Amino acid sequence: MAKPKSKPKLSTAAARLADFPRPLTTVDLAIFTVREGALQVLLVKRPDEPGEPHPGAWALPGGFVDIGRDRDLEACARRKLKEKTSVASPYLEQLGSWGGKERDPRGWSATHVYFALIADPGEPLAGANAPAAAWYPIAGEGVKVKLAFDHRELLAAAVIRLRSKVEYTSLPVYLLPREFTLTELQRAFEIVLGRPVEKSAFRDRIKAGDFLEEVPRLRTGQQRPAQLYRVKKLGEVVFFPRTFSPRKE
Amino acid sequence: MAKPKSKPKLSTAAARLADFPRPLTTVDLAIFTVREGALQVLLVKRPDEPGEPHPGAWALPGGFVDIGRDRDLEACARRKLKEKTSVASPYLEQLGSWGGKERDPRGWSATHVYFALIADPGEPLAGANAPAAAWYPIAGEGVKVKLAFDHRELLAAAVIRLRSKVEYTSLPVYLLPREFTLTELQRAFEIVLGRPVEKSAFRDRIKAGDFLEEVPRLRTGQQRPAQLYRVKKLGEVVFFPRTFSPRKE
DNA sequence: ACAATAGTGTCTGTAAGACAATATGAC
DNA sequence: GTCATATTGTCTTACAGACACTATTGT
Repeated sequence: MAKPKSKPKLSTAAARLADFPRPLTTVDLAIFTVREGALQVLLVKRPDEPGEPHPGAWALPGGFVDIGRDRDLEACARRKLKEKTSVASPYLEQLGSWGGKERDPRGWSATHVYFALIADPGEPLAGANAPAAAWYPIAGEGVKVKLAFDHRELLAAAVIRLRSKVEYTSLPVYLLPREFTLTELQRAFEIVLGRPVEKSAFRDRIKAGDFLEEVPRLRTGQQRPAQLYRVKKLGEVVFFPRTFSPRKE
Repeated sequence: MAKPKSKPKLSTAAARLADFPRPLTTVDLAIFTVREGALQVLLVKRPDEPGEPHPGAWALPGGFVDIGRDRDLEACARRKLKEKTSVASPYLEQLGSWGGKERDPRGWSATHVYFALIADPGEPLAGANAPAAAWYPIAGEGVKVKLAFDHRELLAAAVIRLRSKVEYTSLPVYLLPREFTLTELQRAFEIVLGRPVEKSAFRDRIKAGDFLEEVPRLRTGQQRPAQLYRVKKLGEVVFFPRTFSPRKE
């Protein structure tokens, strides 16, 4: 077992490590829900303090990774989600990462972006020391307000990914409360996709997916009551064998 | 507009920035090709020097982001791809990022993982000062050798993503040389998916996708010559309306 | 002619698209 | 009963799965 690794130069690993200045590292979140008949995303106002980039601008919630508190990236994302919504999301997925010289005036930075789906929690809880937060409806692939950093791009990617996955997965169940009717679920699909969905095909598809169970309760209103359902296993996502409407185009 | 954020402490932006030690930041690559009838991935040997983690172990090619040279993460990935293969990949996609306290003994680290598809370039070019590199066939969701860091997990994610996308996209064209026959393309699909694909359905699907064009040349052999094709627009990826074989399971 | 692979055709099954029909509770 | 919505059914279409058939070259 010869170990011919005798290089008494300064090219040790430690020396080479020091050669690489480290980028700033953050985690950002695109938190979606369905509110008031629209797909909406949670935004926070950037602090208005000296030295802060984009003071007062709206941005995706997020912030620096705290290597003392965050065991890993997902834990960091969950922590920030909790801070912003006080709600544990049943669905959290990594979207990707964006990094570069230009995206933050404070220097080369990389952000790890997650997207979460939650049931409408009502007005954004102005958490204890949380900054101002608000729900914004998605229009096209973004929101009407200008966003800080490259968050317009991050949000667009999140919206595209969400729409794309909704074509062939059961994701929208996590935009609704624990219990819902099939019609409400269909509405959630339609709201995200931005187009109507065939009722009969929709129901066949959901039933075939076999991821919902009836709860012994009905939603009553001015008309025939509807069966309430809920997902069997929280967090589960079912893939459908085809996308919705491969129509001509 | 009351702004009760009067905390004349050292909580300026600059001070807060300093509060966050920065994680190590790297980019890793899963570079796939089809060689010798198998899906293979390019691995490199970790340096055998003192202080280097996992000396001599196989790993995905990658390394630290160089914030002086790399304009952004993708540029960094392309640079490393070029260094390892001297080949410009027609297909490079971000897979995701992994970060945490435990994955690198040198400290809290985050890696941005890309995967690339290239045509078989032959034996890995032992680049000038490049470390030893080798193609390893994929078995299951990984390779037979032990990998450094959490690269086993990263590779598994890459393989899963590749297989999944091959079910409903034209990705395998980028595992082949510029020109190929439909049978060769079908073989590439089968090799990645690990199961046979119906010839007739396959050809219908490819033709319907309309992303290939005939080149005025035939592949000759011991039998009936076959038409050669190539992708119309390099880098283009077509999504099929259904996945392959939604068979019973 | 024969081997071997290229390429096409035919039949079937599944699930979506379109749209109609029926069911049920509030009033 | 009427209204409004829930739920089911019927018919058509698109495309994959299975498998057979035809085409074209080298030998």
